[in-house]
Amino acid sequence: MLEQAVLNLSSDDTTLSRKQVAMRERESELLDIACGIVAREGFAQLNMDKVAAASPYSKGTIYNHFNSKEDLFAALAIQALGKKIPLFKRALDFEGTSREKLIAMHTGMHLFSKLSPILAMCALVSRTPAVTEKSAPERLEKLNALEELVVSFGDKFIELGQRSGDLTLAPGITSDSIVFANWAMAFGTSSLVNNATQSSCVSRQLSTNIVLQNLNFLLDGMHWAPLSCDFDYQKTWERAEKDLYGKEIALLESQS
Amino acid sequence: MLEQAVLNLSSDDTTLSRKQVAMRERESELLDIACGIVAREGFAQLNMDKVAAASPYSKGTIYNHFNSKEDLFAALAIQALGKKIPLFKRALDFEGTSREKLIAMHTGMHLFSKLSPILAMCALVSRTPAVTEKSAPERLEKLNALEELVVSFGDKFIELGQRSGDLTLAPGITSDSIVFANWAMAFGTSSLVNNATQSSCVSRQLSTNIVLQNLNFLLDGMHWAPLSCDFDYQKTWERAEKDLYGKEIALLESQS
DNA sequence: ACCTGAACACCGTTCAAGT
DNA sequence: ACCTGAACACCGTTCAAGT
Repeated sequence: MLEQAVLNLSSDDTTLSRKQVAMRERESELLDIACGIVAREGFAQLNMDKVAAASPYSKGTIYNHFNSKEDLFAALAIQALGKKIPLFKRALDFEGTSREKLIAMHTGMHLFSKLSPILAMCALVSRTPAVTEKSAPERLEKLNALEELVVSFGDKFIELGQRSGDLTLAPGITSDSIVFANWAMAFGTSSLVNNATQSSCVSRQLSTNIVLQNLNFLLDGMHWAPLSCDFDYQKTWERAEKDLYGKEIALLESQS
Repeated sequence: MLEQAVLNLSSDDTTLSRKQVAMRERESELLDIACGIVAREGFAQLNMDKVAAASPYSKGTIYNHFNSKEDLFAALAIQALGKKIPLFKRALDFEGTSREKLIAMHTGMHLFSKLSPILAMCALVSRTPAVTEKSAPERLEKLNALEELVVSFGDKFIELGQRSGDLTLAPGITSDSIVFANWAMAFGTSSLVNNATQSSCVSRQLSTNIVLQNLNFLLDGMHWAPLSCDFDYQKTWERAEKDLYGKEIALLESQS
């Protein structure tokens, strides 16, 4: 219910006026246009004129949706999260141990950042002062609400781990600690893999599954059983790609 | 020697023309001015006019130093790294095991981000597409060279770990993997602690040493002895604050 | 050779007029 | 009530003139 409210996917869409629905559709249309411009010309080349010109609407209407350029970035970050969450959820039903489910979730996130690199980048950029200082407070609230939702999903993986006995929280460690550590590792790995490719310690490892490697360090450190020395999580990763995200993989391959 | 070249701290400063020295001094003067504006008004309020107005120089001269606003951010990131590296180095001589030295280094990084939050933020912002797309290639090269230097220091901690027998690299794990995992974790933790404070899983833990906690997960996962269950690394952290970074701590406390 | 600041250009943002 | 796009304003960037 929280989720429905946050995602605005509730079935009482019918109670929304036609205008509100149209508004939302147009917003996502504009976001797609913005993404296209970034894809073709880069982040630095995105501006509101181009968005307006590439859309059937005028500048004024654009500003009816986003009260600044930064607000547009925050909206893109929200769209990114909205697309990530369903991938996230799928991993809960992945066949395997609790740790395998969690790894499958990270597989999904990684796939997302390969499938929608621009949206994924927006999620990172939205945690940047220029954006947080200038986008609409309501927008940031929504972004935070969505992130809370992601955290609450993270909690579910941890519950599964605890219930199955695969994970025991050491004294002083809370569910929040575990979620945050996963988030921080995923965020850091993703930021650096995307924006620090010139660094030797990144480029020399491009062939290895760097995300899984970092994740295994982390989960081993949490004593989340089975440990990576006793289990082939690379297989889990590949299985998740095939079983959970086959459609997304096919899309990726059709693009290249 | 690599380091001297990169940091431009070589003793043949005397061979540099007076002009070059003046240029470098003025650049750091301008960077300090920019930091001051950000501190007082925020990132979004920084512009080149204000930098010029707050300095004894004209806009044209500012553009003699930085060929775009983004280039100025990259320069700030370089300044940040230049200030971090000495803190980094100090940790190599910290009294304790190899893991304690590494933790002490993270203590230093964390202190730096508390002592110079704006510079630390610039280091994060510099890994953002707007900046990488628009700053001068030579500037980015220098940034990368400095980061290589940091990586090479990271390697030294790992060498110490291996030589002492505290750390054994599992098959398929390289020194780069370990450095990258540390970097990613530090980067992610720092980004989120600074820019996602509204999130419940961050805010609920503000009282705990979240950086050390994440680091302990990671290092335990690497089997870097002694493990956190056998050793009180919070004490190490506090000892590093006192013994290695006492001066910086004093500065912090005098500010608040 | 370098510095200056007026001028320019781009683009974010607004708003009076239109529908 | 909402859309439009011309107008405005801010600010990044340049360059002719000055020293």
